[in-house]
Amino acid sequence: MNQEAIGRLFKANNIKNTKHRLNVYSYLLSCKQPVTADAIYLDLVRDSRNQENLNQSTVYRILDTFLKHQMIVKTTLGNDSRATFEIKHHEHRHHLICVSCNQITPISGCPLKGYEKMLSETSQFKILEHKLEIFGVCPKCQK
Amino acid sequence: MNQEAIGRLFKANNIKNTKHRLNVYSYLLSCKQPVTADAIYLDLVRDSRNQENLNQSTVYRILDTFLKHQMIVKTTLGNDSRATFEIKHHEHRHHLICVSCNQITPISGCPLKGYEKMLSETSQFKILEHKLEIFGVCPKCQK
DNA sequence: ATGCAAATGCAAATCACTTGCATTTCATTG
DNA sequence: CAATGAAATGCAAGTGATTTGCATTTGCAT
Repeated sequence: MNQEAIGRLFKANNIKNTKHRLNVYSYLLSCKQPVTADAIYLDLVRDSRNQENLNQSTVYRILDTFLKHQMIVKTTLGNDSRATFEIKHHEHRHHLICVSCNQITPISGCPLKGYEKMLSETSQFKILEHKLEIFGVCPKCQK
Repeated sequence: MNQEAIGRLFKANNIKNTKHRLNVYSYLLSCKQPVTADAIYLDLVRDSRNQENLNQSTVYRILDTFLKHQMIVKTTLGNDSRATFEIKHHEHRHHLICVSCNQITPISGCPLKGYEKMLSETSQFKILEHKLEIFGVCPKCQK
């Protein structure tokens, strides 16, 4: 996804196309796993292309905006007190997290397809979504 | 579970039997859903039986002790930034969260029993645990 | 180019929790 | 049953993540 495409996405969501927003969105696109607001901030200020100053609050506000427009997903993983963010992909996914090296592996397929239907009948809740994370030790770390 | 039984539980875990610990543990026993440290604190100080002063840090420290001894479970639910705590039941549980009124309902049974075994074979991960939360609208809020 | 709402920078505030330290309490021992 | 020492608590200050108020800057529709 290039700069223009991102600009069009912003326009489609009716939010202004600013350089910080572009940088944050591009950065998120480049991430293969969820990242913290702090990581985004630090990597962007470190980045030479981004000479102009960027503020932590700006990052938080940008993430809030993206969230409001459902362009990204926010999660709190494991016992970490910080939230993590990632681009919202169409296909809904779960992750397998290695408790030793923190590597995150996406899992294909969702084991809860049939279950939610059943649950909505027994609980009378209208089920909207779910969050599932699985923790374990990856092959490398088992050695 | 009465006061003596709780006292025995403390002794079994080799921790001192103090009135605050007793109050916190009893309170958790009485809760049908996970509660925040703040809720525990506020309810206990409001409680007339608990004339003596109780401090927020004491609550946090007591919860830490219970956690260390695996007497309770800690989770961060939904988008709330606060952790919640509940008595550790033998059977592992998940929760159904109403996105409208935030009420939390425990679900009995876990839909991932067989799945994890399969996943450990296909992924080569050694699966340790998982976190599952389901979001929806409760019967009351649907009206 | 211009105007104005929206976005940003900065500093201070807030929220959930943690820590240091002086004091109190519990439970073992004499 | 009192003494004793370790563990628990109260209080106040500290921390880390996130939010907010407000003055200034920027994007974009005119």
